[in-house]
Amino acid sequence: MSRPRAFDEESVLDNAMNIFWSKGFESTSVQDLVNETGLNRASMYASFGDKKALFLRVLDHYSLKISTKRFADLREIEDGRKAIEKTFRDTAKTGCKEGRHKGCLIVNSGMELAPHDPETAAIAHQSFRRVEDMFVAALSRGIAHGSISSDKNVRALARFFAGSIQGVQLMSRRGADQETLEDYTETILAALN
Amino acid sequence: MSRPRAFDEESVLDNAMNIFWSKGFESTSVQDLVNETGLNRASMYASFGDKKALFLRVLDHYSLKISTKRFADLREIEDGRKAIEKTFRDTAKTGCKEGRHKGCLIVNSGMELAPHDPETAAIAHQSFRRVEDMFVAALSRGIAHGSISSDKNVRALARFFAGSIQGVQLMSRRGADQETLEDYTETILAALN
DNA sequence: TAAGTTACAGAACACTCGTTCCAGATATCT
DNA sequence: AGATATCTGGAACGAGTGTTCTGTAACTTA
Repeated sequence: MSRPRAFDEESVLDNAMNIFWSKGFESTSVQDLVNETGLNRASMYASFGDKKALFLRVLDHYSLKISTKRFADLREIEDGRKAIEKTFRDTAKTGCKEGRHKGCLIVNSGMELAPHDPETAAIAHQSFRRVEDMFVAALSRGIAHGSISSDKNVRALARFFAGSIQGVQLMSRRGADQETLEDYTETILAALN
Repeated sequence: MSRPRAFDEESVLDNAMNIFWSKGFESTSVQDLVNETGLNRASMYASFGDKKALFLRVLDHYSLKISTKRFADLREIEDGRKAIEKTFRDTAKTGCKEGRHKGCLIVNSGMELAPHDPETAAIAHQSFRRVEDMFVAALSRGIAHGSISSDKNVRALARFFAGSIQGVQLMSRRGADQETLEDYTETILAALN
């Protein structure tokens, strides 16, 4: 009946995500999005609504595609202690790769927008809760496995790890040097002892 | 010889600081600054240069006025352990006060601008180092005082605390609830045991 | 009191912002 | 092939951006 779309929504979201991730919401112009996605302005507004709506779609996309992958080990590695250790070390290592300095899109967006934008605040809050719960599960597995002492306050420790991994992402966005980041993460992990 | 200024530079910087602190660099317009400071556009450009130059002046102002005060206890309380504990608990408590959600201007600015602006990156980096060194000093006092075990890696622990206090400020800007923030800070402080 | 210097007030600038609109191209279905 | 639907390219919009300019007011010094 009608002309089909000439673009792949997935790859448009990927490209849009990368700009927002790198520059933040306000500093990313619609022109930037047009240039980077190759998508026409009109098509963009027709398919995604305005800039803010596209941004929220991108946050969701990030959550499904990037966040899920970043925390795959945390969920899947059987020994909870190893799961937590690998998660932190990988996050720190990735954050140090030159030229990145992007941190986590949701953490960045929460810092930039949460105080004045309830929608973003809700997404950031919910994301934090999900991460917190993943740490709870990993800690429980570690205790069951015997690699983590059972006299820990699991909820408090999970909140500590959830907060701390945001800290790691904050520092890697700010461009902290590798040595500092390593000292930071290793001391975080010492909370498991 | 000439007409004297009708404004107080200190209070202009205070007001400008509060807007930048609340909204960030990009989201703060020159019009916002004019409205809030009461200062005329022309006077503003004559006295401070452009928006970016004013912003850098504001970062410096913040550093001298707010940051210094925030870390006064950390430097001054004789028992290093108590100094660290009070610093974290006060920061968490302040961050929870309703209506604030501002976090730390330098942390916020580092997140927003550091990846694309070397000047801000340098300021954020230097600020981190100063805080790190303050924690080194406090830890040393605590060890000398006997309230902190002497078998600690002081530098690594200082980096951990410096990173973690950024994490506290990040979470309070994002509007984390008090209970989460308390669990977070108390677990951080457990690193002193 | 008059001259000289500087701050002030606000209009005006060029530009970019997010958004909308419209003509034309391009595909599918009958 | 023809009708139809929707996507595409690009111009255009008004509002807002950071910045500059011009004329006037205000104060100090001679």
